[in-house]
Parts: sequence; structure tokens; C-alpha cells
Amino acid sequence: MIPTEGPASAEIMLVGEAPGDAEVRAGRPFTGPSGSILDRLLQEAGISRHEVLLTNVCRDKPPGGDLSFFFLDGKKMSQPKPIFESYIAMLKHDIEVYRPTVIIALGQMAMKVLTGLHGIKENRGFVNDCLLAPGVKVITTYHPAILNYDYKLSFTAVMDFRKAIRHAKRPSFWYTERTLVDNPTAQEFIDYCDEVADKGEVIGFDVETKSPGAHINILGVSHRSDYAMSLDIMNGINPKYDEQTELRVWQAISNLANKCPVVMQNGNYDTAVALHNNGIYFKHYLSDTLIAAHSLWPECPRSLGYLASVVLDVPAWKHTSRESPTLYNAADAANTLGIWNVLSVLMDSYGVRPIHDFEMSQMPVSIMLQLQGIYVDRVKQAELLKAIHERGIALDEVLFKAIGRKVNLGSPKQLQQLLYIDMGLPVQYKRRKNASEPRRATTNEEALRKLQQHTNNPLFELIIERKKLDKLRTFVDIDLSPESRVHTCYNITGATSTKEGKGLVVDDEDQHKSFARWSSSASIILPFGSGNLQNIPSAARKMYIAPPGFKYVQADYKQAEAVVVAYLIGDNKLKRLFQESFGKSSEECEANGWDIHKITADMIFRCGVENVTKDQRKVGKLTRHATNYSAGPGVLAPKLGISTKAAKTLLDAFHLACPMLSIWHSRIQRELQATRTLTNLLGRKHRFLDRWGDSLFRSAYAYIPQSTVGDLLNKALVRLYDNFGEEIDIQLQLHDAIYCLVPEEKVQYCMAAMKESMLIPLEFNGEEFMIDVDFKVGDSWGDLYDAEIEEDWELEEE
DNA sequence: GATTTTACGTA
DNA sequence: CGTACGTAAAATCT
Repeated sequence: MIPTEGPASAEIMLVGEAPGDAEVRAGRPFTGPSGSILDRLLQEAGISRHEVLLTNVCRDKPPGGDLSFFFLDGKKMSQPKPIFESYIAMLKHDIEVYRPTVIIALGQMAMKVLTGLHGIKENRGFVNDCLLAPGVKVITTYHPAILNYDYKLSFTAVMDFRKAIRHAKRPSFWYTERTLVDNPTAQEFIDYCDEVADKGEVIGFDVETKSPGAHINILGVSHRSDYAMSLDIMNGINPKYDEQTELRVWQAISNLANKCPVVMQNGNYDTAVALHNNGIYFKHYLSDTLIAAHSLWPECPRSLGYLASVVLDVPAWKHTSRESPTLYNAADAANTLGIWNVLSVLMDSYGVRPIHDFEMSQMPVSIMLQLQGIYVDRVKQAELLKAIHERGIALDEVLFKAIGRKVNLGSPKQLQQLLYIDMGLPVQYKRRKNASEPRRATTNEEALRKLQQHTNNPLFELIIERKKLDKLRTFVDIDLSPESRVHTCYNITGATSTKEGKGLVVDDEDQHKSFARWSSSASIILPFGSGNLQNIPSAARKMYIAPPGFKYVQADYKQAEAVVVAYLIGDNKLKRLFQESFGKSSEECEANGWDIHKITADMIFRCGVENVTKDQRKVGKLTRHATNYSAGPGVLAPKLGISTKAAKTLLDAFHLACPMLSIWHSRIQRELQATRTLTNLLGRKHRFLDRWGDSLFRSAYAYIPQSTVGDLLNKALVRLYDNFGEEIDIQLQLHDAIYCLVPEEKVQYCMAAMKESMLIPLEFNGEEFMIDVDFKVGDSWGDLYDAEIEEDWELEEE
């Protein structure tokens, strides 16, 4: 039985779940591994464990640490045994005796017992009344034990602790008093908008929309974080007001859009919808809480609810969306403004406002690209579909004969049955991220290729081809808009928006990363196409055809990441190569041996650049690739068709010739050790909060080159759109390439404009350099040929 | 019907 | 022991 510990005068009480072995031995709470994590968190939040009360819901360690032991119904944990009831009574007693101002509930069980709430993700960070002792504030956060597994949650936990400390100092303060007007008349709403517009102050704005079509049905405006008004203009699927009244509402919004600086949460969506469906353009959309949060904490969640839980003192409001959509929307608008007020100050003290402003500057071109979409030729689409279908049938016949029964190759389970049980082949296992993960059988392409080598059976080639065909079909067999277009949603901050257009969906927690590149996902406004436009295979690109008399022009950064790496690691040989070959034609590069892969091959084989054979060049290319991303011999070997040992010899030879790379890796590790933070060449910072180890290192090695190129391209894209957007039709953003569509006679002009926009100097270690640009031109996105700017061609001619 | 797993497309 | 991203289809859970 572990008693509550701490000073009687303490204002904060921490309640965990149950003691562990260390606690039982010491007879004191939080003395084991969780205790040391807790100490670190408390220290970061600015408080010591000697100032707080420490206890657990359960006073004893359950057998095997399994909390369900204290319940009659096992895992469900809804019917407590008498002993659990007695623990609750003890907890209640201690709360009443010590009477803390704030209780910090650590983990699910403490939250449930103290507040009656379920779902720690939704409820943590908010202030709730204590069920056991009404009037005592309860703030829930993650249990320290879970931070062992998910270090990223530490940031949130520290923020929650800080909030608890603030509240402990102000016993009577619960929430910011505020007014959310959720049922105004149309006239009241219009009057409010007009009044706010006249003042021209910063407003928070949010819309709710109805699918299909993403039509706005609720409008929310807030001029102060403690006041918002929300109007529902729809009655089910019918307009709520007469035409005249609704028109006046839209005029009022349009007036706001013209006069007030506006803050939104993911306003990329709201402004695109307002423009597309209502013709309203937000002239002064200057700030966005999603982008502010991304520039401050790119590694953290950034939904409005999360941000509010971390920086505001408002009650949780997500649950109101169903019972009162206008109340919900008003809270969204007010909280957006409230969050902005805090983040705006933080951005200046962290020095990241330039990142926010840079991302905001990408908004207009991103919105244009989303609404414009890309044209697909229906005839070519049908042709491709037919070819896929026919080849599929032919392959199915051959496969049926070879296998003797019908197997759904899209089913990993059926394929495993066929390969590893029926055919008795050696089971292939998936590549693991670290050695502690369990081995999992796989039937992916790599496994099939291994089996092919093992058996020399052509069956596997056929299986691979059939699977690829099915994959390709998903990119070709797509719905087109009435204008024969497909659309996407470009997410400037990386992760995807939800269907409702707010918050963030992150399947895998790693996906908060967002290394400065846009992501592309299914359009919520115009749901046509395969969604992500950044992963269309080249075969499917052939149906994205330029109209008669027009050409696609592609400009991409040449060897972009390799150039950045060369400067980062101080590889003089490569730096010289990139300088010498800058702006030179491919023929000239070839003639002079300016070829990074030949140079790499020479570093490995020491044969002289001019003597490198085709095979050696391939080895050089793949080795360079492997080392750039710190891949190991196990990855390189199958790609070269050699043994792991031989691959290791190659890698060793490379590292011997290029010691700078390993030195740079060590430098990155030291930088991480100091602050866990890296800064790319354009000043964008990223904190790496994963568990310390190789996986974190590899991610970190990729960060600077990848994010620098991402930022560089977006900078160029904004320049191209701002300076040439009237004459040049930008079509696509593909991480290190931009695609445009122009009349044939404007191809040279387009290339010159793209070159001028994309050649942007970078600086590292006081040295300035540029990444060169390559061009391709053609009749479709999938049919492009090398092109160059004619030597005597000047941009001014146009 | 909703969520998770597997596989795979791009840079 | 490449990283980053999003989606389709099958498998599994509730």
C-alpha cells in the first residue's frame, strides 16, 4: 500500500495509475522509471517534485502490472472489485484532506476516475471539474510511462504541466469568459460584420461546408478571442433565407474579405471554397494558425482542438459540433483568433515568423492550382484502360494455367498461401526499421524478385506484372470533372486535411514530419481524379495531354539533393563538378566527363573518370544513392545483384574515398544531441523527437537536403506565379519540378521565365551556390523530351 | 461499417 | 535497418 506523498500545502496533486516494482520496493510513488521521466517533465515545466503531491489511483501493484486485475469484467474494466472501490475512497479522502487547487491526472485511468471522461487524446489539456471533489480543477495529460514509447508526446505533456501550474496560481480562474452568439438573426450577423469591417481589425473566420460540392452552410466571424458570431444559412439542404437576405449576408462577408486582415485555421480550404463557390476573394488573408503551428512546432499535431488545448484556457468544444453546429463554428472562429494571438507572439520569440510568412506566400498559387486542376484526354484514358484490361485478361489466362486455380494477387494472404504453403518456397521477410521489430512474412515485389532468382521460375515476373497492372489501373480508371479535369488538394504544411476540411488526419504519428515539401491529397472541393497528384506513374501521365497547339514544359532542379549534400559535407570534388557543369548542355557535360556517377565510380574503382565502364557507372550511381541516404549493404546488394559482402566492400571503398560524408553524419549527430534541432539552408528548423537511435539519425540526415530543395522549389514557384502567372499556365508542383502549359510559340519564353524564377542562390558556410535547372518539353505530361533555351534567347524579347 | 494492414506509386 | 508523402484493396475488428 503506497501512500500519497508531498507537502500538505501543495497546490498541485499528481495522480497516476498504480505503483510498479520500484515503487513497491521504495514504498513511495513515482520512484521507478516513470518517476525519472516525470522528474524531467516537471523540471521542463518549471516545478520540482518536492513542491507537489504524488499519488496513484490504485495503491497496490496488481499482479503482472495488469490493472484489469482490479475489475470483475477483465479488460473492459467497467465493474470494479471492492478493493478498487476502496482505492477510490482513499483518493477522495486525500483530495479532501490536502485540497489541492489542481489535480494532474496522468493517463486514461486517472482521467476516468477523476473526471468521468473517455478518450485521452480529445480531453487532455483541458480543465475539468473533479468528480470526487467538485471545485477542484483536473487537467489530464499522458502518463509518463507512455513517453518511453512515444517521446514526441513529451512536448504536449510539458505544455499540459505548464497549464496546470498557471491554474494552480489562480484558483478561482477556470475559463476565459466569452460570448458565442450561435443563433443571431441574419440582420444581426450582417450588422456585426459591417461593424467589424469598418474597424478593419484582425478577425478570426471559419466556415462549415456541406458535401458534395463543399457548399458553405455556416459562417463564423470573431473580432476578439472572447466574442464570435455564427450564422447558419441553410435549412437542411434548402436556403434558410430569401434570396435578397442571403445576398446581403454574402455582401457582408465580401466586405469583410475586402477590409479586414483575416486569420483562419487551414484557410487554404476556406478561402478556396469561398472563391470557388461564392466568388469571394480574401484580400488580406495574412495569417493561418495551421501554418503558424507548423512553423513553430513542425513535429507536433496542429488541429485547432489540439492547439487550443495547448495554448488557450477554453473548454473542449469538439463534442458540440453535432448538437449545435453554430456554437461549434463560433468557438472555432474565436479560438482561431485566440490561438493566433498566442502563436503570433511565440513566432517572434522563436524567430520563425519568416517561415510563416513564406508559407502564406505560397497560398495563392496553391489555391489556383487546386481550383484549376489538370486536363485529361478522355480518348487516351479509354485507350489506356482498354490496353490495361486486355493485357490483364491475357495475363490471367497464363497465370491460371501455371497455377492451376484462381488466385487474387491483390490479396497478400492468398499469395502467401500460394507461395509459402502450396509451393513450399522459402518465406521472405519484410525489411525492418529496427532489429527489435518482429519478422513479418511478405509477398511484396522485392520478395517476388528474390523467389524468381531462387527458382528461376518465370511465374514471378508474371505475378509482378499483373500486380503492377492492377496498380496502374487505379491511376487511370478515375472520375473526371465535367471539364475533363482532375483536382487535388495541395497541403502546404504536409499532412492531409480531413474530409470536413479541418484538423489533421495523421494515420501514423511519424507523418507529422513534413520536411517543407507540399503534400498532395484528394480534393475535398472537386473530388475528381486519383487524389494525390504527386505519385502518378509515368504510364498514366500519358493521358494528361496538352490541348492542340500547346506544350507541356517541365523544369526540374538538376541533382538537387546531391548538390546540397556536396556543399554540406564540403566535398570539393563534387562542388567543382557542379560549378563547372552549371548551365552546360548535356553534350558538353558528357564530353568533359562531368558526370557525378562516373566520378563516384572512379572514387570506388580508382580507374580514372575517362575509363569508367557502363557497369561501373551503374555501380557508382547506386552506391552514391545508397550513401546519400545512409542505406546499408543489405539494400545495395539486391539492387546490384551482388552479395551483401561485396556490397559492403563497395560501400567501404566509397567511404574511404569520401570521408567527409561520415564526418558530416557525426556532426549531425552532435547537433542533434545538443538541441535535437536542425536548420536547413533557408532557415527552417525541425526538432527530431523520435526515440534516440539510427532511425532518428537517418531521418535527420535526409532533412536538410530534402527540405532545402522543397523550400527552394516553393520559393521559385511563388516567384514564377507572381511574375509570370498572367502569361504562363502553371500546372503541377512535384517537389523538385514545376510543370507549365503554354502555346507552342511561348515555349522558349516559358523556359526563360522558369529559369529566372528557379535560379536562386543558396548559402552554406559563407559560400554561395546555385542548383541548376533542366528542361523537358512535350505534348503530354508523360511524353517529354530534353529541351534547352536557345543561346541567343533573352527573356526581355517578349 | 469502421479501422488496420499491406503494398506501392512519386520525389 | 534510405526518407518523405497519399491511396487502394484486403484483412480484421466491433
